[in-house]
Amino acid sequence: MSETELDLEVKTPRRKTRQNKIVDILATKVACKECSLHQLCLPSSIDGNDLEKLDNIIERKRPLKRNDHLFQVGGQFTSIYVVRSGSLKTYSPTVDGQEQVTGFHLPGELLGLDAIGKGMHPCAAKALETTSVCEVPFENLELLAQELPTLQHQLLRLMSKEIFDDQELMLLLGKKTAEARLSAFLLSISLRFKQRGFSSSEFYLSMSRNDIANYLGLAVETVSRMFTRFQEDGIIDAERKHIVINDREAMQQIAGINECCEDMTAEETQ
Amino acid sequence: MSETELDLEVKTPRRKTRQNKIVDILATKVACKECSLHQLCLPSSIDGNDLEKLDNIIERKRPLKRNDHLFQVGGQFTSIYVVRSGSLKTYSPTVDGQEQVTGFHLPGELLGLDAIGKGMHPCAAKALETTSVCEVPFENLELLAQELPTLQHQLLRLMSKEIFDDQELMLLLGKKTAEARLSAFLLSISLRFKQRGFSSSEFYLSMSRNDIANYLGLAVETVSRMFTRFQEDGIIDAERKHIVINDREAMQQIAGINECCEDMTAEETQ
DNA sequence: TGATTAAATTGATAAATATCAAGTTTATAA
DNA sequence: TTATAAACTTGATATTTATCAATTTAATCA
Repeated sequence: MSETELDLEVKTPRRKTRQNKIVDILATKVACKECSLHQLCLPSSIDGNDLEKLDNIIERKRPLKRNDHLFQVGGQFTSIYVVRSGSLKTYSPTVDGQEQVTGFHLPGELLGLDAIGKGMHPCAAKALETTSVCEVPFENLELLAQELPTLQHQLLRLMSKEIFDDQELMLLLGKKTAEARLSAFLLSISLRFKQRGFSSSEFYLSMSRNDIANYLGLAVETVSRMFTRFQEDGIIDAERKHIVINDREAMQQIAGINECCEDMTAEETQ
Repeated sequence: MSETELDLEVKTPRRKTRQNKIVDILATKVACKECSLHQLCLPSSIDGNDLEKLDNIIERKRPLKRNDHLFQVGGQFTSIYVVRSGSLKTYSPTVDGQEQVTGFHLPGELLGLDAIGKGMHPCAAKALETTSVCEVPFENLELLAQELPTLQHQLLRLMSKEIFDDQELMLLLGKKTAEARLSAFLLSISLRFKQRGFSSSEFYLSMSRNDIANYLGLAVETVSRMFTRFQEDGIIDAERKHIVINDREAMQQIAGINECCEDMTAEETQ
């Protein structure tokens, strides 16, 4: 029940009409130029005609249910994916049969870029909630990029951004204390919501505490305790997955984020 | 003294002639097709004529001395760089005026891919020893990629590999214990040497314990103790920067690396 | 709906790692 | 070369975090 609300909250920046149940099905017919996320994945300078060409190669898959896989480890790479709504996690298997969470993917973010090199997916992608994605067959994209310089440029830019983001996260994981990690994580999520036009001070986390802990290299109990501590200190309100950030500066202090870096990432969207 | 030997050891997979002192100066004149690393940065299917075009846009900088910067944080992005010989570290500044090491770069590896998106370098790059690099002006590269499909493809592949590698490192940093991190780190370095035709069981680390500790999110003392422990257990010999890996399986065990993943990365080169 | 399972929290204890403080070795420069 | 500085190592202690165990709360399903 509240999960459904969560979905809606996160799905579209502004929802004018009442499309609650059928929005996902309708979404499968929406073209690139109408996609509210298109400035995140397309060159802004691309013109109508070229946009149509791009639109033609994109397949809109039907929505994934929670825990459905978008792709599995070792699966053949054919396409990259853009999250339209919902969210996913990517993870790799480890020796002891555990999973190691490698990332979370919000609307407008790409998946599969790490698979181009080897032609197969080095990690699996699983939906954290009801999620819809666009599928972009890579061969077609490459061919199209060959004839559209701005598309080639945008592709390289997006891949660069992915590299940049990964390095940001390495900085995050390199941090020593548990509270610095969790704080940096929450600020990162907050920023990504902001870039998508959602509130940066109040949002729902679609991933479990377990996933967060795994991702941050901590024990679940530690993550839980940190949430409690942040609340006691009044810098956040957290009721399960619903998070309100009260004191962003305090969090930045804890995370050890320098304003320079923060400003840079704030202007990430174009 | 031994530093010079280190350089030579690492510099060329097979050195036929005695070029010891002048090798770096000579290197500045070597063309792409003669570069022993070219299969790492160029499409193997590129033909002689095209190779020349690529060769024309590449500038060979004169060698960096130890501690020289290749670029600084916030510096304007114009080119990507390929390490020809030597090595560098990249790092970002943190709030408290410290540096956070984000990566090490060995011969054949690229630098600057994370700067394309924003047009400026999010981290600084500093030579760990005498180091020479090729500079590839990005605008020219993009234009050339526009007319050479295989080059575009290779560029995308390389960027994908960078993303993949970063995620591998995130796995590394996500590991909980100090010994798992250090072991995974050494195995990663070992593998990268192997891919470049050097010994994977014996090599010199060009970075300090401090850099390693910083990179792995550990205290220097802890790293030092882990080196000692690994030696006591006989799985490595370490005399300062000179490392011999005696028991690779034990290290993989400690690092928690699954063979699957290891096999995959082993075939990374091409 | 209630029963069952999963997720999250909290507490107590053990283990790992950071920190502080020397001391040693190696590198650098006068 | 010797003097000085830097890098590395080692030990003792304090802090942090993981682990184990129990409980509470929320989610799922018959």
